Amino acid sequence: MPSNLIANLNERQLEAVITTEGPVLILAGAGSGKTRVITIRTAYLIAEKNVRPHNILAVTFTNKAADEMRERIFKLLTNVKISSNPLISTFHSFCARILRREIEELHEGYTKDFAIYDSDDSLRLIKNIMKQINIDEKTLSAKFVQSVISGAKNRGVSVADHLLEYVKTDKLNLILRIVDAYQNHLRKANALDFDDLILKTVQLFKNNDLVRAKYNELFKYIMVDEYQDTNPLQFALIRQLTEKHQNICVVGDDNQSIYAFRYADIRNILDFEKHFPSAKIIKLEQNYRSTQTILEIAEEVIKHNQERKEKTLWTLNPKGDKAFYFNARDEEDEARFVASRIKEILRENPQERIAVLYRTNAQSRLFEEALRKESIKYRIVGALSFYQRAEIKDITSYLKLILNPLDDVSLERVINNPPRGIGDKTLEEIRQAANANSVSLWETILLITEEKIPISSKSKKTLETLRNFRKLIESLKIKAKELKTSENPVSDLLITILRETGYEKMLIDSADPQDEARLENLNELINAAFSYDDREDGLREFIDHAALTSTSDNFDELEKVTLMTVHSAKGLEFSTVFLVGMEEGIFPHIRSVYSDKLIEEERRLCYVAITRAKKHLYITHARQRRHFREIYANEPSTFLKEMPAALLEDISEINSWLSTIQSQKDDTCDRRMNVQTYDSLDAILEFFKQKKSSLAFQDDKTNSETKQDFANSRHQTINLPANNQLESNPTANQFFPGDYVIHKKYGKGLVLRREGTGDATKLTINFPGYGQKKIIVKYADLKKA
DNA sequence: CCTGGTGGCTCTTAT
DNA sequence: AGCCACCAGG
Ligand SMILES: Nc1ncnc2c1ncn2[C@@H]1O[C@H](COP(=O)(O)OP(=O)(O)OP(=O)(O)O)[C@@H](O)[C@H]1O
Repeated sequence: MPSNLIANLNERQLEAVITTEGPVLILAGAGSGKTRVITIRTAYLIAEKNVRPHNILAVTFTNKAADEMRERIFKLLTNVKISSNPLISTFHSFCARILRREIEELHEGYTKDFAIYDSDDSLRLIKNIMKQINIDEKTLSAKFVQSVISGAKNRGVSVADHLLEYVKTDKLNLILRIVDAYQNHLRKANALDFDDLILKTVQLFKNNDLVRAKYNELFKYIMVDEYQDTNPLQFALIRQLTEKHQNICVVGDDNQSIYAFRYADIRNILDFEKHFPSAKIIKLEQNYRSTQTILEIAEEVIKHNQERKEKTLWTLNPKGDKAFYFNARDEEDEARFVASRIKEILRENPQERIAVLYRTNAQSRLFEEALRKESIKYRIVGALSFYQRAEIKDITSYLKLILNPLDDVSLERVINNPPRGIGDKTLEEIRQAANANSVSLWETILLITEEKIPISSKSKKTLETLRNFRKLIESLKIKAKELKTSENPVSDLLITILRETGYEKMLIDSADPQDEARLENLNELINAAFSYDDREDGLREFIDHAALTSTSDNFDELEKVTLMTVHSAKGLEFSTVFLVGMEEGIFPHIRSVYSDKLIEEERRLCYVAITRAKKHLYITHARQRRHFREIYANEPSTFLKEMPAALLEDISEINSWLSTIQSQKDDTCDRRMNVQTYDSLDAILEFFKQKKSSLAFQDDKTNSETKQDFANSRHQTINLPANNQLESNPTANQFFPGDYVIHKKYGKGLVLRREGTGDATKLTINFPGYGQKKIIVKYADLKKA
C-alpha cells in the first residue's frame, strides 16, 4: 500500500530498502539515514513484500534504540493490517528469549527457569570465589578477572587463549582456577551471566541442527543496526541464524565504532564481505541531520585518526551557526551556564530537543542540580540505572530467589537485608557447609534448619533466625503461587515482599533522608510491575526486563532535555547538543590517554557526540575542576584543539583558552601549543604522580606546618586567599591553577598547581614544548597571558 | 556474634 | 560517590 513509504528516500537508500534478498552491507557516515533505511526496509518487507512480520528480526544495540525503532516501524505501518509483530531486540534480549524456550536442549543441566546475572551479580560471585580460595584483591582484582571472562566469551576463544593472545598476566593458572569455579557456580545456580546469554545460544545452535534450522526458518529476514559495534561472538550468532536464507542486512559506520571495550571488532565489517561474498555493498553519503558547520567540525576532528577509511559525507543543509564555545571558571560554572542557556532556548522554543552529553556518568550530578535549580525538567539516561539501584536490586533479588532457590548470589544479597541477625560469620559457615556438601546455600539452610547439618556452638538463636528466614521465603513462594491466578500477580507479589520482609518498614523508620527517595523508587518499581500483571509469564518477563534493561521506565520520555553519556546517545539526534567537560583527562578519558588505539576510539566517540546535533552545538570546558577532593586544572581536550577555531564562537565570560590562542596567532609559543599535545599530556600525567606524593605528604602527621601550608594552598585555588602574607605580596597573588601565564623563556604555559605562600609561592606550570616546570613566582618574571 | 559508624581507596564507556 | 576493612559497643 503505502507508496509514500519509499517516497522520501534517495537513490541509494531506495536501493538498500528494496534489495530485500541476499546479504547487504550498508556503510555510511553519521546521519545518512542508516537507521531510517532499516526501519523503512522492515515496513517495506511487511507492506510490499508480504513477509509475515514475525519472520523479521531487527537487532539494535540498546533497548532504547529497539524501542525507538519499534515505534517508528509501527508508525509507518499504521494503515497496514498486521497479524504478528516483527521482533526488534538487542542481542542479549533476543538470546534470553531463545534460551527461555530451548536451553534444555543444551543438556548442560540448565532449566528454563535460569536466572540472569547482571554485571554486579557476576562481580559479586567472582569476589566470593576469590575470598573462598584466599586471593587478595590486591594481587588480582575481581574486576580484572571479570573482564578476562567477558573477553574470552565475547571473542569466542578459551580463557587460556584469550589470556595468551590479549592480556599480559603472570597469573594465568590462578585466573583459570577462578574462572573454572565461576562457571561451575553459575551452572549449579542455574544462572547465566550476560555474555553467557549469547554464548550459550551460539553453542546451542552449533550443537543442535534442529534448533538452528527452526530459527533459521523463523527469522527469514534479519537486520542489524550499528554493526560496527558487534563482537566476534555476535557475528557467529549472525552467521548461524542466516545459514539458510542469507537475507541479512547490516548497517554501520566504522567511524562510530566505540565499543572496543566490549570486544566489538571492526574486522566484523571486513569479515562480513568474506563470509558473504555475494554481499551487496551500499554507501550512503548524504547527511540529512546536521548543518554544514557541525559536519565540518566533526570531520575535522575525525580526520586526525590514522586508522580510518576515507569517506565522503556531504549535506544540502544550510551552513548554520558556528558552534558556541564556553570556557567556564569551574565545573559549577559550567553547569550553571548550560542550565541557563537551556532555559533561554526553551523559552524561545519549548519544543526544542536538547541533550547534555558527557563522557562519564559521574559528570551528570552537577548538571542535574543546575537544571533543578532552574526548574527545568529533564530526563536522565544512566548506567546507574534504575534497576541497578541498591533498593531495587534488593527487592528483585527476593523475586529471583523465589523463582530460583539455587540462586546463591540473590540469596546472599537478601539473607540479612533488612538486618535479621545473620551476619558474616554465620553466612560464612553456611557457605562452608554448602561447599562441603556441594549444594546451594538455600538447600544448606534447609538442611541446617532440619538439623541434618550441625551448626557450630551456641546455635540456638542462630538456628531460630535461620528458621524464620526459611519460613519467610517459603511463605513468599506460596504467595507467589496463589497470586499467579489473581489479577495482579507481579505487582501484588512485590507489595507482599516489601511488607513481609520488613524492608518497607526499615525505610519508613529510617532517619536517613535518602530513604524517602528509595521508597519512591520502590513505588516506581511497583508501577513498572503493573504492566506485567496481565502477561502470560509476567513475573519471569518482569525479572528479565529488570536484568536486561538499563533505562528506567520513567514516563518522562516527553521531557525535552536529556542528560546522558555519549555512548548512550549513539544513534539519537537532537536539535541542540551540549558537549561538556571537553578537557584532557576527562574527554579523552585519563585511562585512554596512554595509547594511540584508545585515543582513536575516544576520538570516534567525540565524532559521535558532535554528529548528534542537528542545528546547534555547544562545547564547554572548565578552567579548573574538583575531582576527588582536590581542585586542579585541566588542559583543554585534544579534540577541542583539533576543531577549527574559525567555526567556534567564543561566548565565555572569562578570558578563555580560545581567546588566548587566537590573540596570539602569530606568537611562536602558540604554534607549539597546537602540535605539542602529547608533550603536555606527559606533563599532566607527571602532575598526577606528584599529586599522589603530595597527598602522602599530607598524611604525615609529624609535619603539621607543611600540612598547614598545603591546606592553605589548596584553599587558595578555590577562593582568593584570606592570608595576610599573600595580600602584602601582589605578585604571588596573581596566579592560580587554570591561569595561563607568559614566561620570558618558555613562553605561554598553564598553571597546574600552586604551593607555598608569600615569597615562597611555587607554581607548577606546563609549558608546551618544554614540559612541566616548577617556578618560584618571586624570581620569575611572570605575566598573565 | 551482630551492627553501625568511620576512614581509606578508587574511580569509563553498557547489555 | 560507593565499596571495603576495621573497630567500638551492644
Ligand atoms: N532521504 C531522506 N530525506 C529526508 N530526511 C532523511 C532522509 N534520510 C534520512 N533522513 C533523516 O536524517 C536523520 C538521520 O537519519 P538516521 O538516524 O537514520 O541516520 P543514521 O545514519 O542512522 O545516523 P547515525 O549513524 O548517526 O546513527 C533522521 O532525522 C532522518 O529522518
